[in-house]
Amino acid sequence: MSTVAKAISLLELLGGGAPEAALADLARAAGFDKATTRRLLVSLIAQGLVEQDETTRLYRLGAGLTRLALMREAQFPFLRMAVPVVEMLAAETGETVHLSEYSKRGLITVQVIESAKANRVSVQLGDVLPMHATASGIAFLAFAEERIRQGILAGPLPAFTPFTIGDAATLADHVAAARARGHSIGAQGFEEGVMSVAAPILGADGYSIGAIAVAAPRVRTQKADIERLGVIVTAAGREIGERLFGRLPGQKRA
Amino acid sequence: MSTVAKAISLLELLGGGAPEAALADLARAAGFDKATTRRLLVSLIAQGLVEQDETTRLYRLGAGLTRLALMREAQFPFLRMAVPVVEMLAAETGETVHLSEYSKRGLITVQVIESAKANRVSVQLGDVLPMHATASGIAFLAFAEERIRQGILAGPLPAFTPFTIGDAATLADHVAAARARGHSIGAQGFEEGVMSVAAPILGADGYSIGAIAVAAPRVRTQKADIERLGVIVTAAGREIGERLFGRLPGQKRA
DNA sequence: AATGTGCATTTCATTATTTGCAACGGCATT
DNA sequence: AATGCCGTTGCAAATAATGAAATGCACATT
Repeated sequence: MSTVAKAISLLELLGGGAPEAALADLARAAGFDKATTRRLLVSLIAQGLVEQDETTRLYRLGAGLTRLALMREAQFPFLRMAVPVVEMLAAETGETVHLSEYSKRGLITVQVIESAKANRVSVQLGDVLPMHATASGIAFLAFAEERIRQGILAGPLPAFTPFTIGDAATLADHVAAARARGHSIGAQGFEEGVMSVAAPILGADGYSIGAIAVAAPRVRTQKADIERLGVIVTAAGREIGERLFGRLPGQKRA
Repeated sequence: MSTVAKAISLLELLGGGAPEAALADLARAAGFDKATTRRLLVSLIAQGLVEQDETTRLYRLGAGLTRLALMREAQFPFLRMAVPVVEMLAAETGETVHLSEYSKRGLITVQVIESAKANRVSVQLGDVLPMHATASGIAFLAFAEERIRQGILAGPLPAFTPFTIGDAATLADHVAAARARGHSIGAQGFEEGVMSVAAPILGADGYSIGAIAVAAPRVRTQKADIERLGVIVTAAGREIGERLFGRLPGQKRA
């Protein structure tokens, strides 16, 4: 395990649990020696990615992370382009809408607008969605680079509910169906009682870079609703791609 | 130089220049060997902090950074609490307003609302503001922990304009005046022709954690304007602190 | 006040990772 | 065909990371 991997796993731990963590707890959770853990944290602090409370000695994520994320957004304005579309979709459907972006680890939820209804689906910002168990993931895979799709089909497919797709063949079928349809339909694969409809967001090269999804409680989703949502979600996904890269296919990021 | 410091310096380089960079350019800019640079990048890619274009082989910042920043925001909702106040202040003043957060390297600009006027001040999101040369920095220092203030006074004070405060004694005077007033007044210390008024945002322990500032072209700022702005900026800064930590002093982050 | 416990921090010899050189193969230009 | 540039890989040398143990600190208990 490389040193940078260790350092970043500490960031993940700091981000995952309580807002602040003690050295001993971090070391235990990460499986590193206390001394090692501390030296990694010191390095991260010097770079502004971690902060330490002067008095309690507790560690927390630092503002340097916000800075890096803002610099990225300045270079590739995914949120700036997508947010208005997500808002429109949320207003049009009245259900929870979430937006995600591809990362090595899965689809990262980068924006959520929750339905105003009492019975609604809740997704956490920053959550990583598994490719095989969510509508977003399947919509993504349907238009993803071959290499990525194969990687998921070949890898493990852990079950999150009794409805999670567990074998590669079925998953491949769902992906193919989503590709034909232009959007995917997720039925309780990640969370019970939740139906989702998702569409890919395509990059300049025509391959997926993310997904947009509408999620609603199962009780509120009739077949006709699903079909109606499918159409407008697909349009929303395409709209985001066009805002990001222009209407001309094959064009590169500015 | 620790390995993590090297890796993070690559992230800074990727964020600083063009949206995408080639290996050779990165290695040259960072001063690392080509092989070293590549291995660091591979580690960062495995963690999702960097992405590589499959065909062009160019590197760019990855979505994992957004994820970490979102997790931080979930733990410490600085933007969520501050943005409405910034918006109100922008509406009330009609000038550019920007919000910054303390980091080891300086004050990080985390939100900006630009004035609608044609002649307006422009600040970049993610920019790092020098403590000694900006109204925000001096407002921050006025209520910062003693150790941080001393560090700045002892350190170098590079000049950005002919108006930048260059010696520690003058800087200390300005900081003391800001402390007495509750807000700072910046006169072209960072950019010529720009006047700013800034107030600190105080943490649970009463020390600064950031700053909020109004920036306007010098031609539009009479003495009376400055005084008026000072009052409302100070109130905005206090409002943000209260939203974050509640009105009770000495209370810790949830 | 003294003792004990749990924590963060520092030290240092050992270990293992990181490093940089150099060589290779691909690709485009000359 | 030759040249130059780039990304990638192998390998011995150099350096940074490691973990056990010691130290110091603060707080709680006796």
